Amino acid sequence: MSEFHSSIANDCCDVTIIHDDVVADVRSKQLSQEKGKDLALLFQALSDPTRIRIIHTLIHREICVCDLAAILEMTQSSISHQLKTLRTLRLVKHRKVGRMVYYSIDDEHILNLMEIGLEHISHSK
Amino acid sequence: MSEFHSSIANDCCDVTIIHDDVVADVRSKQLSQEKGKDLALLFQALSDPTRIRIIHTLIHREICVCDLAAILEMTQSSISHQLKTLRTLRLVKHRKVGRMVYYSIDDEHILNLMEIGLEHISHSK
DNA sequence: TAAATATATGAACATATATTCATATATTTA
DNA sequence: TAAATATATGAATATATGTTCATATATTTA
Repeated sequence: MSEFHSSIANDCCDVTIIHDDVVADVRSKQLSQEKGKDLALLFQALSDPTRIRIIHTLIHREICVCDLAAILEMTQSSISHQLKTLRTLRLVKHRKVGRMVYYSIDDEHILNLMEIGLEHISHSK
Repeated sequence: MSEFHSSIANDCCDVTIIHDDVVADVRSKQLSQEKGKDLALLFQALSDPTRIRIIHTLIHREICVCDLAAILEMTQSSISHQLKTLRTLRLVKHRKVGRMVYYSIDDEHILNLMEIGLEHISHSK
């Protein structure tokens, strides 16, 4: 890694590059903008306490909307809105039985994310 | 699991409980409000494309602020603000060398989260 | 068929947040 | 010591988002 300041100005903004070799190397391994957005969207789905509690609750079993609202002590409307977000991002799936709708976790990755996240917050309090 | 509608009104809101046994059971295993908030905060740190790209870049090696800005083609100010967010939530750590500051991933959990997240988005496109 | 009921959803509002701009701070170099 | 420079940060602004309220939709039951 070069220790010299190369002072090469970037052509798109006012940034000064300190280590050209590092910048060139890392740039070639860059995450595409699209994947960055998709990944951010996934984590964004988990970035709200209500949605986290919904998902954590669904880990135990599939649950209908109105039981979820009771468990979380929130309005049915609010839960429905959040479920729509989670559904859109494929974190939960639903099964309709009569006029009731049962929700459950869509994907084992979500379970892993929750587990690791819980580990992280208990280790870094 | 009872199939009968018990119509027990919750005392705090307008919610109707459909399956009391399910509600009672799951309620006892509930994530605390505090842990829900902490977990949401962790994922919130990963919920922005810029922060995702910063973290993904830092996976390769420690990098100084100004190289990061060049790599991501964003202003130094914007990168600094986002690094502060990531620092506050203990996702990255920093090391000062002269007037430069090198950032790196703070915790292996973050690597795991990124890996699993990337798996998820490639499987659920 | 009418009433009841489980869920979904649009609009509105309040709050949160990402970037920009200007500038402060800290360190090095001339 | 003065100038240059790497980073940090407060304020402002535009945009995104969570909840509420009202209401629509779909299904069951009387």
